[in-house]
Amino acid sequence: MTQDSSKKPMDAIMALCKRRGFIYQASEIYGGINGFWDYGPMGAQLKKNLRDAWWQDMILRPCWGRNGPNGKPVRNVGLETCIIQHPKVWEASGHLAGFADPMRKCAGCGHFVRADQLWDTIVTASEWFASVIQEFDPAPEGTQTPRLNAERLMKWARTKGKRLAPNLALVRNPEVTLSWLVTRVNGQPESPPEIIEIVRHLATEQLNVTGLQDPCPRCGAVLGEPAPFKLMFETFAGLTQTEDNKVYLRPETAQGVFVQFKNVADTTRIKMPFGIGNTGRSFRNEITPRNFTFRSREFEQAELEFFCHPDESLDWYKFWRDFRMEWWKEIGLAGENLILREHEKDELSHYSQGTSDVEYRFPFTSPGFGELEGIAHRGNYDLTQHQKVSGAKLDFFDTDRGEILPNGGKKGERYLPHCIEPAAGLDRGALALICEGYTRDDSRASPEFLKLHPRIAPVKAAVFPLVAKDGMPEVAEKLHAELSDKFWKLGGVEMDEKQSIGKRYARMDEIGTPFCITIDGDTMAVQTVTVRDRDTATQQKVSLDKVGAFLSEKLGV
RNA sequence: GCGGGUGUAGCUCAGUGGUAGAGCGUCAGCCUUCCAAGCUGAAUGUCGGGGGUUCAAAUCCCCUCGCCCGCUCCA
Repeated sequence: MTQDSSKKPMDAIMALCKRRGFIYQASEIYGGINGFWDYGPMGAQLKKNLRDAWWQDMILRPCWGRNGPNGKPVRNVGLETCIIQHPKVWEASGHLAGFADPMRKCAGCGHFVRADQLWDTIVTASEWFASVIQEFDPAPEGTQTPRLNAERLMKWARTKGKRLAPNLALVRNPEVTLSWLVTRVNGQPESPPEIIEIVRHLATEQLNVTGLQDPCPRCGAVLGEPAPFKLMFETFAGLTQTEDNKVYLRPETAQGVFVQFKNVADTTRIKMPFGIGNTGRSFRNEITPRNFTFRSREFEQAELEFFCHPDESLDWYKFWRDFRMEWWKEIGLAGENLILREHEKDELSHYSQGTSDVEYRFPFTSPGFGELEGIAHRGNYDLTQHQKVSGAKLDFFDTDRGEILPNGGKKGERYLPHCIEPAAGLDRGALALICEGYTRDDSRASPEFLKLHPRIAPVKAAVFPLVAKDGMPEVAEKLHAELSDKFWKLGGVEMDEKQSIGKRYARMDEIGTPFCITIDGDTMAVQTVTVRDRDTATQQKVSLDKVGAFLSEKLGV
């Protein structure tokens, strides 16, 4: 039973991350830079362990060697693609269009509105619009447009309007604003204004100077001109910073995989179904980077694009969804703070037959959850798009399918594979593991500690001489050398003889070291050491010459 | 982007116009036979940054940056 993460103070977790070298603010001595974080020595190792665990369990030995829904071992290969791709990649994927919606900024309250959804938003979601529309008299028989009632509008402007739409022209200067509107209505009785035109009038004070204006759905102030809202980072490949040389930092690693799908299929003898995994940095100009490292502008993803025959795709989708959930549990997020959430139909992309999120209840999202990984059924959307935009043929000739030929072989089938995409956020994963592991127990001598899974812990073990005399440091030194030789590839093995034993335990508890090995009087007499367990603070005796084997077993190697 | 809060040592924070502090941590020495123990000593500050007011600014004013919370946004 894990502790509810909402009870964990985020401040204390952030302080520990800084204090013990897990996470630092990027460019801190310059005042920091919004949306960017660095990892200290402990954090770098933790994140590497997480990335390695993913690579091992997804690429080197997919799904711990278990079979997929087709009854055969899961086959995945690795790939490493560039952060900067040909600009057309983002055109094909839809990011260029989708990431650059024209937005209009409100001059009054700073609110951003999507230009193409402005009127929809005003009619359905604007509080002041909902209020002011009631001040019109009902539309006369046979017409759509409600009738203007200047008196009621004037009253609204002086009462409710002041509260709901303080920056609306009608509220700021009702006489002038209304006079323009009345002039319009009376001037062209044969074509009464539609509702949109009326509302634009309400937002316009100096019609002859500015023309009709559009109001902010929130405060009524005049909206600025539509401007592209760029969520992709741009830079230039080439010395001249011209439009021709403009390139983008990738907002996701997946597209690199789709673009190289054909090469991988053609050059590795791998057979359908199979996955291609890619880890690496991605960049998004988040509107509001917040919540520590949760929403960073530079972040790392671990994505698998799993390709299969369309007929099998739903089975694979379910398989990956369930396995990824199991995987996060295995490395330490077992408990109520982790959920698998299947997207509702209306949340799905038009091409998707299913998407699930693995979500963690972070202290700062609690009682809600934040996304750790999304598992999406992408159909053949991406390959279709790249095929269309690049002109390359990306379909796959599957020799395991088709009718059986007289010679016993199969005829084969050509198709555009479907893709299941489990896409994990490594920084979010690292943060979740730290939050989940963070524990405070005031009854302990070392109240704060990180319950990290041994596979994830940056330091695997520490060796202490109980006291720095009587030959203990020498024995400890020797044991430390032996254990380092054996386990250095997994992470640190530390040795510490300074200060009291309690402080040394406490330090190791805070960085989540699962085992501390103490050389004591018994070591000198009967060749045993004391192994202390981080989570329970209990101790057990182990033979000096069995410590390596003991740790091997505990660390699962 | 708006609103609220906040920023002083590695961490937590005190310091409201007059010599920059405490606790913890860190480091060194002594002591110490299992849990941040004790003793002695030491190091560590652009008081987030810039400008202004003042004889004098961590403190007052303006601008700016970061972080946290609530909105908003989240392809």
